[in-house]
Amino acid sequence: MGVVERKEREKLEIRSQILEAATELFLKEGFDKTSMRGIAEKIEYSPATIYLHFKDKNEIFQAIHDQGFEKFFEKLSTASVIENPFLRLRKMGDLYLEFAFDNPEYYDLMFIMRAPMIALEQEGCDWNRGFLSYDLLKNTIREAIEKGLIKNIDIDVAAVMIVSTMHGMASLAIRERFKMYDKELLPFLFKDAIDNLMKMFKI
Amino acid sequence: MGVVERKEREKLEIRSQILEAATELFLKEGFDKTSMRGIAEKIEYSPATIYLHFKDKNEIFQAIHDQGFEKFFEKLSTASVIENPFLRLRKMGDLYLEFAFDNPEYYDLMFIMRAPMIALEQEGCDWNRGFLSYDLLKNTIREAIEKGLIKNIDIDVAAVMIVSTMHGMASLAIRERFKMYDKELLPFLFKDAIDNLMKMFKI
DNA sequence: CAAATTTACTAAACAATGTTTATAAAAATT
DNA sequence: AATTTTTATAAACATTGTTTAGTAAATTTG
Repeated sequence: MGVVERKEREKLEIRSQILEAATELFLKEGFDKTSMRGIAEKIEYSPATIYLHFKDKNEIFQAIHDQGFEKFFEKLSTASVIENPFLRLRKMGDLYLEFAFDNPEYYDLMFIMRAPMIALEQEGCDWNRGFLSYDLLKNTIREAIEKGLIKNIDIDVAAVMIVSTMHGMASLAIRERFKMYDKELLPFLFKDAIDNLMKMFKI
Repeated sequence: MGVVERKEREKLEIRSQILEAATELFLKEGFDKTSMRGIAEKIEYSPATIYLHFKDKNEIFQAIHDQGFEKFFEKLSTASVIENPFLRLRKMGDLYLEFAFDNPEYYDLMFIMRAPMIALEQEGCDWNRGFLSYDLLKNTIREAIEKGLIKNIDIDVAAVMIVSTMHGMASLAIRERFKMYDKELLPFLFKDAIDNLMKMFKI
């Protein structure tokens, strides 16, 4: 009798309900303002029920963290249609900032916040998409070097430079540390910064 | 009679006691784990007393935020002894990361956390040291360009590139997003990244 | 100096949080 | 039909930041 299978299905159903509610609240209100009670109310269960499916609040947001990386990886992957690895690299820069500013809460969770990382310390965590995205970058750099399109520098150093620049711009903007510039000016500055960085890598 | 003067002095004394206790707890435990009750206990006053001197928790940490920028500006300023603006710029890069990794909690408060910014939105906030540090960077870039040491690119774009790279490295490391590299390897990668960036700016 | 007033301080309460526990209801198995 | 297992929750706990109402002390006034 498929009773255990059905129960498993039901359990998974509630789990995804929790995740859905948590994601919706989180994207609207942010991490801190998303409470366990709020999530519980949204799915019409008691708060205690959530703890039957997730160890704690951080574990829920670790799951959302993973979802974010899936979206992120998908977005970066759209650049793969571009044959020229140099132009592809340039496009990935745009896509990166696009993701960051279109999904600032996701970006926050994925690259800035400390909270979900605590859960991520434990075993069984899914760093897959994160590593995959980083590999995407490194492989593109490698290809560009091999084809003689950019200078022959250490791939990891180049990757660190690019990722740091991108994250620096995104996170400083999201966390409002670019007060010295008008908000409307920032996108243009960022575009020029990426252009310049790319030009500097060019042979 | 100097009674109002004395009272003012006493008020300022308590204020700095609060700040001192808050700073100590904060640097040891971080923002979230530093509670108003904890601060109150340390200075042997009731929690309510703190609210006679600060509007809320964020306002306390805005003050610490300012202290941090003072330390930061002081540190960056030590590079001023270097005549050559290119070498000075290079030194400032090292000093930046040194500050970040020697004072990760300060760095967090100053450049990553959202909390103290809320208080900083209001009028009367001291963005001075922050802007001063940024000016220090921009002036050094300007000088290097004028002396023909680095390429003639827009100063703001160059500043954004440099600051973003530095903050990217610092914040990704502090918030543990460089899991793909050994912790011992990171400093070397960062050094190479700064070297490369500087080389790229060079004429 | 005594009375009135202002200031300084705090105990207690409030509202909200994440999380745990003891218990009841429901479902499945025997 | 009785027993066991699963599922869900109400209520409690321990914290948090913050507010309020009331008291004690210091200062000013008459």
